[in-house]
Amino acid sequence: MSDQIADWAHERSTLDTEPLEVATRILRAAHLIQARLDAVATTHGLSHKGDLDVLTSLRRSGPPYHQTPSWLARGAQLTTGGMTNRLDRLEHAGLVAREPDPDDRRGVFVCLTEEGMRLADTALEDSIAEQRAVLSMLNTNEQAAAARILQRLLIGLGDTADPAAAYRPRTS
Amino acid sequence: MSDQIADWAHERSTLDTEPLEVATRILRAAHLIQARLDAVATTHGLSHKGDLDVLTSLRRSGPPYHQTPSWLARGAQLTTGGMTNRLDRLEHAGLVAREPDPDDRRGVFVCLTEEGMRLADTALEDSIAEQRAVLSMLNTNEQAAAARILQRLLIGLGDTADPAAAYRPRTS
DNA sequence: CTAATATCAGCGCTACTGAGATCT
DNA sequence: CAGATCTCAGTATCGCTGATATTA
Repeated sequence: MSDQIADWAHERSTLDTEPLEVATRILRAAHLIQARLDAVATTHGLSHKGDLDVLTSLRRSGPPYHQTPSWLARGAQLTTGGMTNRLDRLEHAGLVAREPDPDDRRGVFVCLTEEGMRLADTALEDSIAEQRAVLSMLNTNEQAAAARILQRLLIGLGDTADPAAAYRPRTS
Repeated sequence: MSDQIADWAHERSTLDTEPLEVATRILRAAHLIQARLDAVATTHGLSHKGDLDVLTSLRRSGPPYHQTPSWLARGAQLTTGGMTNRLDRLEHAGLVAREPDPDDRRGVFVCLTEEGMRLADTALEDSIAEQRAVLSMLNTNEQAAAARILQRLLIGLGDTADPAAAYRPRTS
């Protein structure tokens, strides 16, 4: 099946080696997929890898295209401090703007600027194309199975921003 | 199915949103799995995240438990320069030793020390337990399907250290 | 008062790049 | 000479932690 597993099974045959496969392959695949998506971001002038994710998150969140830093941080699996850094860069680049939340004076809304919206739209299409290219390596059944299994895995891992929950944490 | 996808489908309904799911879920899952494995490494006194991977790679490679930096770099998806940094730390910690390759005076063998071997053994068992805990969130069929699908995906992604090829690049 | 939000400064980790030395 | 191996110095990125101000 796999030389890696086989070698290790030979080395420590008393251990059940089968569970090793899935976790390590997820890590490897993530590494390779991330590299492709980073290349897309670079194409659109975003030298900082995670910045595009913020723009596309805002774009996907729908009108009025603004969210709080905390909400964005959860979606990006970052601390709010880390998100502050990203937002500083994006604001400085004129792609997002910070506006006060009228209902909670502690809060801030991060809004897409016109330029940010344009960039999000074009870059997101490229990003989707890239992801489709990755997925084209699997047939339709495999894609569906992978989507379902990964969702179950994410729930089990306690993903706080799991697709099934990510888009309905407190809205303000 | 998923609020994230549904929201986006509503935003840009002309785009086929289905491929979005798998890639993003792989990235999320990888993030959460990596955090768990980093915690295992920390338990064993390895503050630097990737260092344990080097020890376990050497352990799994079997007798005589030595490999070249290039080989290790490929397995870790790193440049050789990055691997040099890891090896410096591990050598300083007394967990590996560098020895000249008698057959190629450009080359170096990275060897597990006794202490490195001990640590690799104990930490690897914990790491496997952790990975098994992750996998326990899936049933047997799902585990098998995930392993197969991910391997196909890795091959498609051109994983240079794919399990099917990683353990038979040049031996010296 | 406790909890939540956002920011900021300081810190540490990580890996990459490009150059160079050595050797095949 | 081209190509491979490894190392090194310099650089950049990135996110976290902990403290702070503000507000609920």
